[in-house]
Amino acid sequence: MSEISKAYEPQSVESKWYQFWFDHNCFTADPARVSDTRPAYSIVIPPPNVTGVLTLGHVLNNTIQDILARKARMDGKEVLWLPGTDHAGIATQTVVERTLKKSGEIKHRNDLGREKFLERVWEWKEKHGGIILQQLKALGASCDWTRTRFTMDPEYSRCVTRVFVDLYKKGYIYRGKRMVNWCPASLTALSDEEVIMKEQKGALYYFKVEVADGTSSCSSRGNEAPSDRTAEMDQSLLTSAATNEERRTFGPVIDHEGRTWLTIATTRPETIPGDTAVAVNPRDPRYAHLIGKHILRPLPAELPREQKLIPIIGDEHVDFEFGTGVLKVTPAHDKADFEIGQRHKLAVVDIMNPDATMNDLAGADLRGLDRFKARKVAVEKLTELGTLEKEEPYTNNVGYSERADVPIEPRLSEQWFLKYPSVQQAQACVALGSTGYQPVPSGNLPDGTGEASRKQSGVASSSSASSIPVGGSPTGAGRLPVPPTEAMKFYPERWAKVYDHWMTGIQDWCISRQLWWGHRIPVWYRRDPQALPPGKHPSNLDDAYAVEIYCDIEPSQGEGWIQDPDVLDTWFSSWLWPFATMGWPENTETLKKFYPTTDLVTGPDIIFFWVARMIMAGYEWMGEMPFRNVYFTGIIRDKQGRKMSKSLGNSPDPLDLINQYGADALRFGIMRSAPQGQDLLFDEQSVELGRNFCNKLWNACRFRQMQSQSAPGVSPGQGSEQSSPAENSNTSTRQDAGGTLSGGTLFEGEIRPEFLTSDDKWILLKLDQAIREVTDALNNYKFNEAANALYRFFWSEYCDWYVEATKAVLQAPLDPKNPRAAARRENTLAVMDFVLGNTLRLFHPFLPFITEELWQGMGFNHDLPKDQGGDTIMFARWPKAFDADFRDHYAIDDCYLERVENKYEVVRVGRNLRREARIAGNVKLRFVLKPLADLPPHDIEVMKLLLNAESFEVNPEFIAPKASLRAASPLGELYLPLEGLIDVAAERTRLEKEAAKFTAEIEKVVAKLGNPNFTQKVPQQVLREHEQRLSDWQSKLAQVKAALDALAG
RNA sequence: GGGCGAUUGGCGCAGUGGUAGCGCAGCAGCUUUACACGCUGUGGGUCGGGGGUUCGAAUCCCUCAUCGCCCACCA
Repeated sequence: MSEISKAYEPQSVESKWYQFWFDHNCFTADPARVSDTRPAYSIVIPPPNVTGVLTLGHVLNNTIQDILARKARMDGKEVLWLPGTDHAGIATQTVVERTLKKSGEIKHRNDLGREKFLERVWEWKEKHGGIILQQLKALGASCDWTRTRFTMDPEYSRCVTRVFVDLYKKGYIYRGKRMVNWCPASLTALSDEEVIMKEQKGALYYFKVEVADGTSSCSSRGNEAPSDRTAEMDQSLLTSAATNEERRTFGPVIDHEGRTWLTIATTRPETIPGDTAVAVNPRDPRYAHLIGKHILRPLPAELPREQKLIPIIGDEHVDFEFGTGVLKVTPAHDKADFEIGQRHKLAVVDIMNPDATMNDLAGADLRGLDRFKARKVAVEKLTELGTLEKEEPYTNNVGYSERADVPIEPRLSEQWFLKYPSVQQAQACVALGSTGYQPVPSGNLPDGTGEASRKQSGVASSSSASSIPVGGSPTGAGRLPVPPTEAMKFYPERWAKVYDHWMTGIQDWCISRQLWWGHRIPVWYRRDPQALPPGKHPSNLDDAYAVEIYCDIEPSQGEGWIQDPDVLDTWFSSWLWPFATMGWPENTETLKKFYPTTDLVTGPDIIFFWVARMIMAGYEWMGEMPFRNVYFTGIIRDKQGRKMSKSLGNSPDPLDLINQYGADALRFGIMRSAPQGQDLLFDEQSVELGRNFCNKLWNACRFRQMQSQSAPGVSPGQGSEQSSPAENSNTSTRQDAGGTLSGGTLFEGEIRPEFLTSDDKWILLKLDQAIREVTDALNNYKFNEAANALYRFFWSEYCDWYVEATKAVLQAPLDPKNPRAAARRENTLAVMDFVLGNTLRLFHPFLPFITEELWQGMGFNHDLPKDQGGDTIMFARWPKAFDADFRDHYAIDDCYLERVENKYEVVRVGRNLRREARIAGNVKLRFVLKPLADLPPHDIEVMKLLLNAESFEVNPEFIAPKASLRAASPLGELYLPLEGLIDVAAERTRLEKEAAKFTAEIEKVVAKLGNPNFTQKVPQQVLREHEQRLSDWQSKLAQVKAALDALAG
């Protein structure tokens, strides 16, 4: 028999078994196997970016998915875990462009041109893409790799096109010139979700402008002067709030020359050249009378006076508590200002280039400058002009491009927008905590008067009919609310609220991106060549030139049609993931069997980006929710609570951790410390803990293995089992790996009830409890609870107590004349095998590699049907809690819990005595127990062993010599006779301390029991527990008092 | 401004009405024939403050404080 290494070496085990599973098609899902008796379980991976590398976040997320998938397989389900990657538009394009620039090949992607550049991205994708999928394999992810999908696969792309066309024809998609979030670094529009607000320290600049009676031609229409009534009302308003001294300091100021001046506060003085009005609140008595007049815009300074005139308008949007109560209105560069501009029909003057440098309209001073440089120059200019009044430090929130990490620029541009479909169904299907089901009103049609229909009716849209996709038609008004049984559940539940809130205030989605890498928008335009200025080839489409629009699945082949240059937002493809990966729009077997998917596991940070949109897409095209349960993980942070990030360098490489500790260790460490939905502060120590745990498991099995090898004359009946032909594939792999378990020496012998010790029954009860706890925890997605239950059961209960206790049986000398001893030994091994076999299965979802190694290495797979653990632990049956028959047959009763734990308590008390006497653990001692009742010889043997005692005497008549240590225990008084070696004073102090503690506990319980309110109202169960507790403490106190007396006497 | 989390021994965290737990770190001892990635023992917490409900509160309610996140956003 080859030696088993003392420590578990994951490196030599993991890749071997992954390959084994892969070769045996353990991961592949077959819809044909789905049946009433073999239910389907499915999960789609949140597709990582194709450029991505594995992070701890992925580890957490995918370990959970793997646990769910492996557990489902053991439950006998047909499991589909569908993997793949996302093309990640901006991220990938940026990475490739940067690489090409670095190599000096290009300065800009324009150097290559669209076609060539895309070729290079594909090349790069083929070469480097999907590294992360390889890394997931190292983690043990049991995905069906034969179904790996990519969001730009040809079939997938066809789905995206189909969906776009479908939505366009239904009127959900429209094109419009709107304020969008513009990223000046990536030179593309972004959706609202891609903008993150950051607090930024800047300044609030106060500058004054002169009021002038301008021409009335450009004044805004119909702003009446405030009536007397309003003026009065506002006067009172002002006085009531007039405690604010400062506000009085603002207001129109008339200088000695009789000119009126207004002061304006702004954070963006560089946009002054784009101002086309100043606004005041019409209810603001300070300014209302000025509405309709004009002011002189200070910049660009070189303009003639008449071109500087902009109107003073009244708009309710203006908050007269803020700043000076006068707002400069820059419709081209601020979302709110744009809306004001719309209301008052103001001119829109765009003073910036796409890269956020200032253009000619910004004037001579600012032209060509970057926006932040321009801000400084504008301030200098205002100072020069003598109009800057003050500058105060100011902190405000600025929108940043999530990806490029630069402030976004609100910008007016022509983009494609989507009015979300199936909003109400999607909103209604998520169970909202205790409030339960929210019925929905009737259907969700885009309103017929909206921009969408106007745009479309104005163009000669091709009428070629596209087939309507599978699934329900969303345009059917009055669709029924989703019945409660089909509610989707969020874990933790609180995310349902967040989801609901977002769905309530949902805004149209800007889906076009000015990028190359992505799904090209399936829209073609035919332009009127006459309308195009000579030499101009607009990169961005402009309504003025387009006369016809064609949108369909098949590209337009006609003369003069040009395809829209933009691509779609990455999430416009990701939101189809649950069904586009399964063969939609065909109604495939896969879709029929595996959709809706069972669980989705993802981070709450993409609840809007992805989860909400997938739910809407699910209803729109499948007529059904995409998942039954959504589990939101926490976010992994570093020890200081900061998010993991590349720039901080605080993100450990999971592959390093796997190499160092093993994938199982990483999985277990992470799972043990990640409570449901709470953020997780990562500490490498948790992985160390995982490794230690694997090692413990390894050695516990090694111990079992050694029993078969070491005991002479053992296993008369098992020889044949041992030599039973091992399965060919296993045998070879097993022998190849050095230092791993070898030889299927294990038999799972029959457990004979008549030979079960109390310890055996105790561990079986504990196993039963662990099975229930772990199963329960997993059913409720409480992975850390499951991991903790496993840890406690295996380490504390099985290893620390049970295995140690069995040594009383296993180390007993084997006497040929006493066959009973041998039978007891066999029986103990059979119990161990039973417990270990169950334990390995309970552990498998968490620790797939080591459990497979032990399962096959120790021969647990022998004699099992091939599809139920015979081939691999992956398909072994999930352990079931014991039923009544099992308990009856083995005479397992809950009373063994207390009985055995009392015995272990005596051991603890004895170990304490040893320490009190300061006697090293390796010195054999004589203990005496004065029992309260008769004790079985086995129990005595166990106590002796666990106390490392020279002898353990049970003597009801024992009269302790004066020089003894004594302590109370549940089974009677325990003595450590020390023949005059003890320090009487110290011992007295210790006993008095004990007595005080017991007395205090007794007082607490007595007080409770003495309270009639308590005894009358409390449940019987609790009352009995308290009474029991009282008598336990009293018994202990009596023993300690006796000890004190003996010491005195 | 609105919403949501968190606050428990030195550190990181479990624990949703019934004797405060785990891991790490600390201390003392141990080459006890599975494991030093181990074993045994041990110190350390009035569960953020205050109030309330209850026979009983870390746990339920109210309130305050601190930290964090999300949404909205006033130049």
